[in-house]
Amino acid sequence: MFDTTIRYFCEVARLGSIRRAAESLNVATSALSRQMANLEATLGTPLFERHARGVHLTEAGRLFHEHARATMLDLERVRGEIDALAGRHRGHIRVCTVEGLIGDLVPDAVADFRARTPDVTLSVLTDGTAGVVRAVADDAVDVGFAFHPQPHRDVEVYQEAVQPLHVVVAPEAGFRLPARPRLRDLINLPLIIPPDSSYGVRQLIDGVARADSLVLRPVLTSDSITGLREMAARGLGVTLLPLPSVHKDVRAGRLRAVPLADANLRDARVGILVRRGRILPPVTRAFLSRAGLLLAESSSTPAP
DNA sequence: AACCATTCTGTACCGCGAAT
DNA sequence: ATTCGCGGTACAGAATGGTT
Repeated sequence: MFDTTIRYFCEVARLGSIRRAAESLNVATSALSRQMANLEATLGTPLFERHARGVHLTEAGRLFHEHARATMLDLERVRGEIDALAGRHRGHIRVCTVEGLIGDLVPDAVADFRARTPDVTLSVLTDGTAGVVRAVADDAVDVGFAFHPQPHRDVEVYQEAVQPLHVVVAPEAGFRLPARPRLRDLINLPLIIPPDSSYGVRQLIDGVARADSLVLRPVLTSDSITGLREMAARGLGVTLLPLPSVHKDVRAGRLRAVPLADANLRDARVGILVRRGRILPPVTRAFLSRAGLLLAESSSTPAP
C-alpha cells in the first residue's frame, strides 16, 4: 500500500524503537530499518538519532512526523469519502471523554450512532478535561467530550450546551443547604472535589473561589467522578457535579442535587471538541451530528 | 575494572511474487 | 526468463546494565 512507509515511520516515531515498531507492525526489524533508511535517503537527511536503547526524532524527523500524521489523517478522510461515494459507511472513530459523561451522553451517542451505522467501530477513552483537550489537539482522538474545556489554539468547540454545576449530597446526611446555594455557602461544609485544575469541575470551582476570595479546604479529593459521587452518597460530604453525572442516583433518591446560583457555575458548559482546521471523515461528521443533537437535548437549561 | 548477558540497529544474502 | 521491490533469516557490532 502507498502509505506503508509513512505508517511505518509514524509507528517508529511513536514507540521510539525500530524493534518495538517492527513487532507492533508485524514485520522484521531489518525490513523496518531498511524502510527508514530508504526514507532518510530519499529526503536526504536523518530523521532519527540512533541509540543503543532506541531511536529519537531529529529536528527534521519532528517536522516530517507532523506532515506524516496529517497525511495519515487526510488519507483516512479520503478513504471515508470514497466509501461514502460507494454508499458504504465504514471506519473507526476515536473518542475521549471526561468520566462524568461516560455514564450517559457518550454511550447514548455511541448506541444511537451504532444503530444507524453498524460497520463503524469506536474506541472510547476517559481522561480529565485537560487530557481530553490535549488528546484532541494532538490528533490522538477524533472527538472529545469535556466539561468546561479551556480554550486551546488547536481545538474547536463543535457544539456546547449549558450544564449547570449542582451541589450533590446524600438526602439523609443532614447537611443544611440554602434554597439557592452559592459556593460561599458550602465553604464550611466537608467538600469532596477533584484534586486539581486539570479537571473541568475543579477549574470552575477554583475560578469562582478566586473571584469571591474563598479558600477551599476539601476534606476528600478524588480523580474519579464515581469516587466523588459514592463518597457523597455515603454522607461523607458534599460534592459538586453536573447533573448528568448523578441523575440516575438522584432519580433513585440516593442523592439530592441542587443547582448552584453562582453565575459562572450556573452557566457551566459541556463541549464536544474537534481538532481545529481538520477536515473530518464523513462517518466522524455523522457521529458529531448525532452526538450534538443528544447534547442539545440533554442540556437542562437553555443558554442565555 | 573486567566480564557477561541483553538489547538494539545495520548489513549481507536469499526467497517470493508481481511486473515486464 | 529477467528484473525489481519487499521482507525474512542470520550474523556482526555497539551500548547498556548487572555481577563479581
